[in-house]
Amino acid sequence: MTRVKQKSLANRELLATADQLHSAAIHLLRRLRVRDRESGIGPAQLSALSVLVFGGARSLGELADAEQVRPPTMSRIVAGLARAGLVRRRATEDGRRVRLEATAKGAKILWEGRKRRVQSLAQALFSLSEEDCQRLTELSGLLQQLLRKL
Amino acid sequence: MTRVKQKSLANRELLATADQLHSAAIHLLRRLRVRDRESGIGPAQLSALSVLVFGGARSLGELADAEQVRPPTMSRIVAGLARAGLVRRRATEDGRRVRLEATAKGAKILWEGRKRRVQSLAQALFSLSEEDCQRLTELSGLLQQLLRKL
DNA sequence: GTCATTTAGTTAGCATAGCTAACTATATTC
DNA sequence: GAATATAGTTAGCTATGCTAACTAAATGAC
Repeated sequence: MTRVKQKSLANRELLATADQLHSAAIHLLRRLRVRDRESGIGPAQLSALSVLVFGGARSLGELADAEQVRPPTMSRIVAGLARAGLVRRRATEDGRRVRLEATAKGAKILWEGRKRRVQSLAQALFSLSEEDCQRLTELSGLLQQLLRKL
Repeated sequence: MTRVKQKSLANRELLATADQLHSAAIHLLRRLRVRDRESGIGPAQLSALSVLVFGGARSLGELADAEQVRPPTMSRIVAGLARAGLVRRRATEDGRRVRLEATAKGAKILWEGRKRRVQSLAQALFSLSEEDCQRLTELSGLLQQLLRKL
């Protein structure tokens, strides 16, 4: 019971933190989105491509799950990527499934786009104090942990 | 010169941190987006409405700037919000400008949606250790600082 | 073995959101 | 008062999200 009371006291702060993280995530991506336009490829395509490049080849359904999107949506995203020559469809033993893999061109485009985005961010990081910067580096791993719980 | 050399050495780590933050932001929002659908209002409308509710009334152009979106895009977003009775257009002394303000209904919907999203996040935070939780709070403060530089 | 069911993807059709170009209406300037 | 500048809107394109309905392949019941 004490436990419950403690938690309920901490709750207010938790909500504030959650709110702050949420807002930070929104604004972070909104600023970076600008750089993405330079790649000439839409955000959903870019994100799906990044799963294939960094996470390796997989089926359409798996990709849809990874991107938290319905199969028809992913089907069209992949169609666009394939049309642009950034992704290849390969047959598997299971005739229903397709194996999606990034092409060399796809990987190249993704790396370039990622570099642009991350450079903007790194530049901002750079302007922080040495101390804050280190702290941010240490703490950014925590976000990954949080995501696994979500 | 030494300074430059030091920075260049730290650069690799900065890029990794930036990359991690970027990826975390994407996935965080993607998970939370699911909860947003319950509000029955699109993400762009929700976000614009939040500026008006939390940031106060302003013109369409200012709202477009805040949302990093072109005026025609914001014009349509606002049209949708107005149609749903969540936002009101008011005339100003300058006949060209409109003053946009959230209605009571708009504020209510926004609070409910925000609560849902933030609750999901807070729930995940809750399952972390007390210590990590505090670190995350610290992190979110640092992120606010970072955003101001971006 | 064949027929029903399940599973993987696609197609069709609708809504939201992003853009540029072109328009309207009001202010400002000379 | 006419030219220019500024604020929004309208029109029309693309990209992305969804559900419903379809095709094709695998699995299972018998």
